[in-house]
Amino acid sequence: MEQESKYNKIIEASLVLFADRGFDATTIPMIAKKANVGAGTIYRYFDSKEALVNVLFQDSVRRFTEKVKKGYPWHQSVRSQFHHIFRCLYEFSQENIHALYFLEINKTSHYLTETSREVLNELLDFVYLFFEKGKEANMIHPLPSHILTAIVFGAFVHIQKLVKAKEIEDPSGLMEEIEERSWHAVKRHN
Amino acid sequence: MEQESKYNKIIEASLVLFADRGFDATTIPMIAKKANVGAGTIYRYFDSKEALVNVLFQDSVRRFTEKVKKGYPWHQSVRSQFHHIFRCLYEFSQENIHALYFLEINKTSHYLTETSREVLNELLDFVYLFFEKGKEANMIHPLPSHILTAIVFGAFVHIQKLVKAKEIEDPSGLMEEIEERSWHAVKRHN
Amino acid sequence: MEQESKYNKIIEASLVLFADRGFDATTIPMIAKKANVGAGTIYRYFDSKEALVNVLFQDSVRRFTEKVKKGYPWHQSVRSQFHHIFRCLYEFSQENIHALYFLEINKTSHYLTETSREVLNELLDFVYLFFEKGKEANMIHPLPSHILTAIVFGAFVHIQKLVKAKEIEDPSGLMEEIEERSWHAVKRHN
Amino acid sequence: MEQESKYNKIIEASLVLFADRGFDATTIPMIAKKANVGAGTIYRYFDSKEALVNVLFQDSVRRFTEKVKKGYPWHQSVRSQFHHIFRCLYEFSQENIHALYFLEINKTSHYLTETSREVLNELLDFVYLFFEKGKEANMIHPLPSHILTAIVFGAFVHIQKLVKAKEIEDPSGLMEEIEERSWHAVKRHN
DNA sequence: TATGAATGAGGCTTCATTCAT
DNA sequence: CATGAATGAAGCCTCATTCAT
Repeated sequence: MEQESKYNKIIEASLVLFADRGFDATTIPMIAKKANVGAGTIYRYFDSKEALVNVLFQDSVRRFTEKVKKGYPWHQSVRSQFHHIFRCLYEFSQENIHALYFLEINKTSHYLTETSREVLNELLDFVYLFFEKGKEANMIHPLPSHILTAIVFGAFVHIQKLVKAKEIEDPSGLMEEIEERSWHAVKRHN
Repeated sequence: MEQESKYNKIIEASLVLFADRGFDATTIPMIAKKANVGAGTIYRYFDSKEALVNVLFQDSVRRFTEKVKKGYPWHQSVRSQFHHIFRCLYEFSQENIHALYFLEINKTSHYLTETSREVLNELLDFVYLFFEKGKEANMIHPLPSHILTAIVFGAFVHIQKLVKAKEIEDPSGLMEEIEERSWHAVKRHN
Repeated sequence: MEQESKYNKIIEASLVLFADRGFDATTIPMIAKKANVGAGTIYRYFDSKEALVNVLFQDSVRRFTEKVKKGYPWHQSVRSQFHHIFRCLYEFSQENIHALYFLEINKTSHYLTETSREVLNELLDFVYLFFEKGKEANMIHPLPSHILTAIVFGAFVHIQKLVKAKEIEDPSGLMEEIEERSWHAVKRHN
Repeated sequence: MEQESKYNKIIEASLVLFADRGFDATTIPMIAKKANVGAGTIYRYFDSKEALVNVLFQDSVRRFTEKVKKGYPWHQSVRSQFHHIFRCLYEFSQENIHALYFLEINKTSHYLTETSREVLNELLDFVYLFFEKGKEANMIHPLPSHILTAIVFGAFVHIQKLVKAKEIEDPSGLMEEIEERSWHAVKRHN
């Protein structure tokens, strides 16, 4: 009968709500209603609201991490590697624009568990490594990798937030240009 | 005795708390305790928690808007104007790192009033105007101004968020470089 | 395969749990888990949690009543009859220490049905009768039979509660002495 | 206006309810309603339902302990000392029949804190000491003091429970006789 | 003006019970 | 027969807000 499992309905509903309103402004009854399940049902799948948000967070971050690592052009140019990362960012945001919210969440969010922080670190470490190598190759501007990462991710996520809020139209057609802007921000200008 | 007015103590306490924990995770008793006032006192100055956060938001945004408009180098180069805006952003974040939180808040935050949105728009319109003129002068890359603004603000705010979370050390000494990175992101590379 | 009927497994599991934690702190999922049956299965045998506890109560009390009535030494001395009753109390507590819980339950427990109260009354009436006759025979102290019953049962059940809680060691070896103490409490001391 | 403090109203209402229904069957809304206060008010005075029941428990037990220790006839006969203890038990039950419930609570009740257990132990130790000395003086039957205590307290509390449940009429006029029965239960019959 | 005690709506969570398989 | 997924009523507790002092 039901095409979709209750689990998935809960995941999807809460993803949208957490992304739209944040953790604290999203209530279990809201999620239950949007997912078309009883409030109690949520607790058959997740120990608590906090556990739910952490599952969502880790799933999102892990999915993105895998996406970036898979098919990473280890032996191509720094620019190609940057393109790969940026492309993944974009594709990820297209596949699930709500999950992007979780890439923006601060590691110190009061509801994230230690495991969640570690999962995020694994992603960030990968990106830091890209920047480190890029700097060694004199292709990337010599700023701390944390900052370079913040510039690229901060800009991208901010744009997508506006898209989701419908304050700007879908910039898909401009993505190559946006990537180029980001590249200019971090590349080394002789 | 008391050097500081109750009003100011409330403003300051709530600024810190909202910035640290967000609107929904900040409670009136928390604010009252941090401000060393009774919970009821807050309601002598603000109609509601929502009213308080909107006052804070509007104050912050207006202060920033004024800062940008005052001393704006209308007749200098696009690069100089960009420097002015970026400098204001930095100085504003230094004067009150907590208020920066409000520049990042999405216009669609569930607790912002119409007035708050308008106040934010006034700021954004000014920045948009800068980008529009810059594009006319062929100094700025021809992307929609919303997006250019998102790139610069998104990157900057993301960096400052990490600073506040103590995930990166104070990048004050690197601010000129960071400005240059942002400029490279939006300038026209012919 | 299964040696024991589901019904019995439910009965035994709930007996232990109700005795250990009381009615209100015992949940159906707990019982299901301890009995190794599905939660729904419990409802195939009992209409409700309340029905279950009442079956348990009535079973326990009836078993005890039968035990006392069977082999009751109608034509022997009052002391012998007291011995019989006390012996039954002890044996009953040994056979199933958990069921003793139900002898202690107040008739006014909020979950007992009218039938349960009647079943308990049948037991109490029998004991009252013993005391009435004992008083007629000038062997029992002239206090209301309710009170005499309360003294003997109250003392015994309290001891067994401590045993179950492991606050005192098994007093089986002392049972004759304890019986003698109880007898001294109710006998007529000319 | 209000003759009685909210605190006292909560204490009294919960005392009655816990005594009547037990901890688990007593709800915070029930207490609030009986005490004529808002549910939230209870949490201004007590951290949790568990904290409330422990305050009640400790207060009751301490009050009883003090009552027994105050005016204890250290230099009189064992019988006089027993009379004092029993008298205290009776007077305590008269002053607050509901509090008696807490003397009956098992030390292993799932909601009692360590402190509560210690407070109860202090009372029990005192009573044990009485029995120990009584046995040394050959006035008390040589059974473990825990058991002797259980006999006296078990019997008395069981009687009072029936009184409260209105299953037997007030036995105040019979208290001397009941005391004598208890004494006979524990005295040494050479 | 300032307070904080009081409140009840509403949040998170549990659990007795039902029902489709 | 047996199960356990599903549910919503209800329990504990928090907190924005009010109001008597």
